[in-house]
Amino acid sequence: MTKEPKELDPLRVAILGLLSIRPMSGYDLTRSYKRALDRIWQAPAGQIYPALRTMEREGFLEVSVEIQDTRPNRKVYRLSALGQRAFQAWLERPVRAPVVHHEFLHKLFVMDHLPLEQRRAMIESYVQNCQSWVDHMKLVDSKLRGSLDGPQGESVYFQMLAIGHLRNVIEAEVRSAKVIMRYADGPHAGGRRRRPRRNTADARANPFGDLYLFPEDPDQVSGERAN
Amino acid sequence: MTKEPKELDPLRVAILGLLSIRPMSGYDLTRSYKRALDRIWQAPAGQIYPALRTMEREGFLEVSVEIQDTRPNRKVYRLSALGQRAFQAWLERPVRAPVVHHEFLHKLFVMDHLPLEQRRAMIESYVQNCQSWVDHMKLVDSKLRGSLDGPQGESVYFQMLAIGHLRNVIEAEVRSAKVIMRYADGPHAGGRRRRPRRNTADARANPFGDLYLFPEDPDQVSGERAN
DNA sequence: GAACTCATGTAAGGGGTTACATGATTAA
DNA sequence: TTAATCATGTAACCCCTTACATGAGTTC
Repeated sequence: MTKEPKELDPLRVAILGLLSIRPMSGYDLTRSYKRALDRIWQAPAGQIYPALRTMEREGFLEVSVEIQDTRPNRKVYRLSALGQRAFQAWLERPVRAPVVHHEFLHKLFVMDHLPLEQRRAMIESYVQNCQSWVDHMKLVDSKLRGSLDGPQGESVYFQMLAIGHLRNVIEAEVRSAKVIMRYADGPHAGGRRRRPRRNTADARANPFGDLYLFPEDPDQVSGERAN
Repeated sequence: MTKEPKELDPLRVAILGLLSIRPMSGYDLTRSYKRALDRIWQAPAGQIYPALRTMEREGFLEVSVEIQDTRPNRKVYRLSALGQRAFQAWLERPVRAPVVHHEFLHKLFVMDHLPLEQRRAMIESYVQNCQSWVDHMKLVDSKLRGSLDGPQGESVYFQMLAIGHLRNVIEAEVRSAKVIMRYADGPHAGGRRRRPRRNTADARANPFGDLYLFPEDPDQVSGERAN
C-alpha cells in the first residue's frame, strides 16, 4: 500500500492553497507571497523552488513547461488529484492555535528594566509600526476589491475576509498598546498618575481598571473559581 | 578586541529576560515557560540546556551548583555583567513586528474550497479555541495578581501588562471571527443573507459593511489616495 | 552602462522539534 | 508497582533564512 502522506508543513499547504486558485510557476508564487501575504508569511525563492520539485516527486503537483523565446521558460505547476485531496484534508482538519513570535509582548514582560521614558518610546514606536501595517492592509484591501467582480471573485472575496480579520486584530494591537501606555509608569501609585479615578476601594482590588478593553463579565478578574 | 556579540536569537533573549527576574536552573526555566508563556512560546528542555551551556561559555551567564543529597544537583544560572548589558541592549533596540503563523487566517484565505457548513464549523471551533485561551489567561492573571504585593511586585506588574495585552488581542480575534461568521456564505447576494441591511447603494460599493470593527475614518475603505 | 525584471536554481548554516536516556525519590 | 516529579542532558531531523549564481532582456 502507498505510504500514508505525512502531515503537510505550512509551506507545502500554502503552496497547495495558492495553486488551488490557479496554476502558477515558482516565480508567480513568490510574487503572490510578496503582494498579499507579506509581513505575515514570507517564503523566499530559495525555499519555494526546492519545495515545488519535491512535491512534484511526491505526486502532489503536476508540471508543464511553458516555452518562451524572449524570456526564460516557465515551469507551471498545478494540483494533481492527490494534491487536491491533501489540500482538502488539511482544510477539514481542526484549526491550530496561532503561534505568535511577539517581541513587543516579550519586552512588555520585562519592561521594568527600562527607564520610563524609554518605555514610552518603545510602546509609541510599536503603535506606529502597527499603524503603518494597517495602512498597508488597507491598500491590499482596495486592490483586491477591484477584482471582486472578476473571474476569481469568489476566491477574492475570501481573501478579503482574511485580510479583514488580520486588520481587525492589528487594530486591536494598536488600541491595546495605547491603553498599556497609560500603565507604563509602573505600580507605584504616584500622585499624578493618569489612571482614570474610580472609587478607591475598587482601585485597590483591581489596579488595571480599564486594561481589558471589552469586559464581558464584571467578575472576570476578581473571581478565582478554579483551584 | 573581543568579537562583537552577534544578535541574540529569541530563545537567548527569553532566557536572559527570565534570569533577569531571578537566578534559575534550566529546570526552573522550563517550568516558567510552561506556566506563564505556554501557548505563545514553547521552549522544550532539549533546547534550553544546550543554550544555557553555550551562553555560559560565551560569558553571558554565570553558574553555581547547588548540591542536594535527596535530589539531583541544580545548576543555577544568573546574568553576568555582559549578559546584563546584552539584555539591556536588546530592550533598547526597536521592536520587531510580530511574526504570526496563523492557520486560521490561512484557511479563511482559501475557504471557498469548503462547503458552507464546514466553514461555519471551522470558524466556530476557532472561536471556542480562542475563548478557552482567554480563560487560561484569566487564570494566569489571577495567579499573578496574588504576587503583586510580593517582593517581585514591580516585575509582576509588567508581566500582568503583557498578559493583559495578549488577552486583549485574543479577545479581538474572537470578536472578529464572529463578524467573519456572518460573511461565511460567500459573495453571492442570496435572499436570506444575514448581513445588516443598509441602503442598497452603499452595500454594492462596500460588501463588507461591518467587517471592520472600529472604523476611525469613514473613507478608509473606499478611498484610494495612493497610486 | 547600470540597474531592474523575469526565471530558476544551489549551498551553508542555524534554529527548532521530537524523541530518547538516566536515575533517584515520592505519591497513588 | 506504577506513575509522576526532579533534574540534566544527547542526537537526529527538518525547516527556514540568507546569500550566492546565472543569464537574457528591458528600462533609465
